[in-house]
Amino acid sequence: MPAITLPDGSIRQFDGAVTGTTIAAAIGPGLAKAALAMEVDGKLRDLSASISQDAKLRFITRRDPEALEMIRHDCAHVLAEAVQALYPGTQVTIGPSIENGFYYDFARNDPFTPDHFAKIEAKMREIIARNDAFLREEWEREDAIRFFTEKGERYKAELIQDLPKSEIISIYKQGAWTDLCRGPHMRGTGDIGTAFKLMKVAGAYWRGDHRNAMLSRIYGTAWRDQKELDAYLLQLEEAEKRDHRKIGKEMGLFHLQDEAVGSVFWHPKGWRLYRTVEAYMRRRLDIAEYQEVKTPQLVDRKLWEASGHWEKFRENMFVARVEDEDEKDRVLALKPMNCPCHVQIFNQGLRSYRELPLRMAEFGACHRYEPSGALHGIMRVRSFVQDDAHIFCAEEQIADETVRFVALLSSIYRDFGFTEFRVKFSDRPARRAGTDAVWDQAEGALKDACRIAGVEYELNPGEGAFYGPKLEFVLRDAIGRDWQCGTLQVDFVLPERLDAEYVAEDGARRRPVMLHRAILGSFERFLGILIEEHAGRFPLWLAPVQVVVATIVDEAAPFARQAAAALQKAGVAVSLDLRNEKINRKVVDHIDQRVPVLAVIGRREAEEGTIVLRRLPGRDQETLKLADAVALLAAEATPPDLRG
RNA sequence: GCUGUUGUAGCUCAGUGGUAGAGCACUCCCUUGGUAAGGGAGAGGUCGAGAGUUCAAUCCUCUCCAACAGCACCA
Repeated sequence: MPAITLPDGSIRQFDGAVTGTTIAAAIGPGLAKAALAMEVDGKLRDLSASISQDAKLRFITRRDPEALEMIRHDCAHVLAEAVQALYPGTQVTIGPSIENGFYYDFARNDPFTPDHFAKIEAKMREIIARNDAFLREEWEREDAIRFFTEKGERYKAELIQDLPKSEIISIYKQGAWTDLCRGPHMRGTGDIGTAFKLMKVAGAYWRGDHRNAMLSRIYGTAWRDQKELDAYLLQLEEAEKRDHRKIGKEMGLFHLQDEAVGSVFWHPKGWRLYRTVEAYMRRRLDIAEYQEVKTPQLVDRKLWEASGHWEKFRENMFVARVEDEDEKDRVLALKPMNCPCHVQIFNQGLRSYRELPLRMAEFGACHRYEPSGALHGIMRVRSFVQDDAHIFCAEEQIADETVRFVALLSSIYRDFGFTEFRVKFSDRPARRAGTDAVWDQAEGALKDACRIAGVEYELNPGEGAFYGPKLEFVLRDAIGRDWQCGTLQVDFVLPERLDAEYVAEDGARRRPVMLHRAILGSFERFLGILIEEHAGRFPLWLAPVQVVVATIVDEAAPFARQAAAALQKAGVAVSLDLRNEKINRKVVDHIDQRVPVLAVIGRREAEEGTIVLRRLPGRDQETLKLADAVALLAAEATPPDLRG
């Protein structure tokens, strides 16, 4: 006699086991029509599942967030059925819902291409129109394995084989098509609706392991209705317009070319942006009591052997030799990291505990041979500059330094316009240096430090650096990809390997702990993110060209030159537009170039000693005396850390 | 690195088995115009690289390079 408690607190009694379908019908025809699935005591279930005991129940309708996920999951099933109907011999594997959609991985000799989409989508619409019910069955493990093996579905058979013994093997049928699936599903394929679209194909390794076969993955997106789908597609288009590669080209910030794959050619405007960020960082680091250093690019293999890089990191390093016969056995490598060089500076002379924590900073240019498929605009390159620093400290200083670091990073991110970022805690990787005891110590110290600093993080198992666990500070780009920017890593290994030590209060020699840390991560990546965050329309202090002085007639040119010179003297990044073009044209061009302020000078202004300021892309104008305009713009262009 | 797609003028893109086209940008001329593209003329490309098929290849085939999407990688 189950008593069903509904979200409004009302209770309904039933004689014996009931299904969600029955309950919904008992409540009313509207709900019976709208209910797609249900949540029983917090667990999502098929509407057709039966309930035999007292339970709290909530129906899932199309408006609930769970419904969107189910639409996508069900859509993946329909995709799989469609594909197998059209392309016999294709094996199914897995097909989950993901953010904004779903995918399905297929095993097939000839991978799918976008040319297949139209046909597959049409078949999917057929299946949805048929509105077959999703029927759940629970099978014996051996039966299921036999069934899929006989069908030639060896990936499915393998999945079942590897399911934990406690797992119930559930099978879902839609019409004649059968799949292994945990569920739950909506009532039938018709509940999916028609607001879906196949988006792209990609290779994906079976079980995410590059040693396994590559499957053919089809991505799709699915929504409640056409309006939502259209909105999503529009949002994608808008996001593409923010792409830093596109904006970098349009604004003339940088370029990339084949002769220097993975390295950035910074153009004058891009480099000005870079320098603005660098100068800002330098001021922040000075105040935070970092000491800036500069260390060599090319370093002998011997140091990389000692640090462990030669063993753990060699395939990512650029190695250099010279032609000279006497020197031919000498192997140098371009530094992929700055840490070993910083230890060399630390190791000059005898250090005292009084010098700790010693914060050594470097805008260090690093080279790493990244896999070709990993390169991405200026966000993932082979040559980049880190805002790197290593804090040499005693173990008991780790927490305090972490607190200070997180505060510094947060303040800096805020100044750049990033108010939200995520933190991941990456612990010991499979390929690592140092004993388990040392890793226990390092991970424990970092966790304690996070607790004290009040940092909330998500776990990212096995992704730490080879020498220590790390915190990753993650920012998101325009199309929703996550990028690690800041990082804080606790390292007990390198000081040991490179024999760093200091004299403690009691006169004994001790090993310092090294905290590897970066805030921007790399200038290249951070600037890429920054461009996308602002869509190239930077706050004034960051804009590479802050003001353009544009003339209306040639005779205004002398005063325009004078105005530009005054702005330049006041520290404003200004450029002149004296072209033989109408002012309309100049306005359009500078809006395109994302110039924040246009200063217009015509005959009248030249005579009166004024300029007209227009904030692009807006239309409002204000007329000011030149001196006032200069003072105003100079104040506005002041970096946030230098404001009064 | 793997799978798929793409590579034509500085940029964005069209196009064809018979050695290429548009718009914008660029150069020159006219125009001095008051806040979202003034007018005219001109110049510019071994169609990513190499090999093959063909009487003939930018187009078809193969290899390589690069970019893009995803996977894997990511200190």
